[in-house]
Amino acid sequence: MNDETYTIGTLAKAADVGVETIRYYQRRGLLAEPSRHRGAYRIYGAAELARLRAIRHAQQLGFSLDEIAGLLALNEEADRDKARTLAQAKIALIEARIAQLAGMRNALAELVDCCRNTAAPQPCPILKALSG
Amino acid sequence: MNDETYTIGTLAKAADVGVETIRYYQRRGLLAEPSRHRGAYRIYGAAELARLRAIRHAQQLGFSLDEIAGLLALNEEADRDKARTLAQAKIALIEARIAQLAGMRNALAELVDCCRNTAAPQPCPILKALSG
DNA sequence: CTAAACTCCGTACCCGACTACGTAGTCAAG
DNA sequence: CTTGACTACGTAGTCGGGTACGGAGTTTAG
Repeated sequence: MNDETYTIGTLAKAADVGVETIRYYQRRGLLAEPSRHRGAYRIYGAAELARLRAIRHAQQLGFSLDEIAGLLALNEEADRDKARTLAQAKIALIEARIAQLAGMRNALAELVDCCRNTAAPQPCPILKALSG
Repeated sequence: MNDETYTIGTLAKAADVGVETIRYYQRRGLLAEPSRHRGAYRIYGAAELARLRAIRHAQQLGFSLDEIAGLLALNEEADRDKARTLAQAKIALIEARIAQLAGMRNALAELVDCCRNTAAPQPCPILKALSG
């Protein structure tokens, strides 16, 4: 085994994922079924390693595995508009989620402030906000 | 049945949750088992409705059902510090998540900008960033 | 040659918060 | 008194992204 081919275990180490994850990606259709050594063990090359890293990268950008499958099926030259549209839609979703989280944070921060500015015989504003 | 008591169905409507959700909350210990009409149907009052609304409110603030169970077990006067500590910890988690999402959004926005500033024969920067 | 390490496969399980299903029992209106 | 809506219960399924298990076959190092 030279440094251009991998078994599932060495590929998993190289891409920093689990062996089961690679099998899972194959079941999901994210990774093509590779050739086999005498019909038994899977053999991978540099292309599969790059693809695994691409999947991880896209995940960090916020795409789901289904979306990644779609993205990786696009042509780098012909499908520029599609890719940009998908990325922009994802940005909008991320921003909506950020706005929602910011609202939660502000509401909580206000309750905490309020709690700090009142003293013991009065009920805690945080708990009171929930029950009343 | 006057307007102070509910069956599980009318309570569900009043709190805008599903019937199964109420049974689920009882299994989870978030809602006490109510008394029964002749040992069969559950009977609820205004207190249960308030508690259901409190649970939904706390969920909107970002707490999990386990955390809500803890919060609702606190005493409004004696446990102010505990409640404030929990709220502050939740704020920290929310802010961390916001920061992570902001990073994703910025990375994606940069790729989209880059894609818009180059033309067709070159590969799409978004797709290229994934595969290479 | 043997023992350890690796790989094969299918299936089941994990998280959280529900939601759905099926079969029986119960209740209110007409 | 019947019919239809509601309720009871336990169990299983949903979503996404994996992780774990177990028994068999394969490969590699010593």
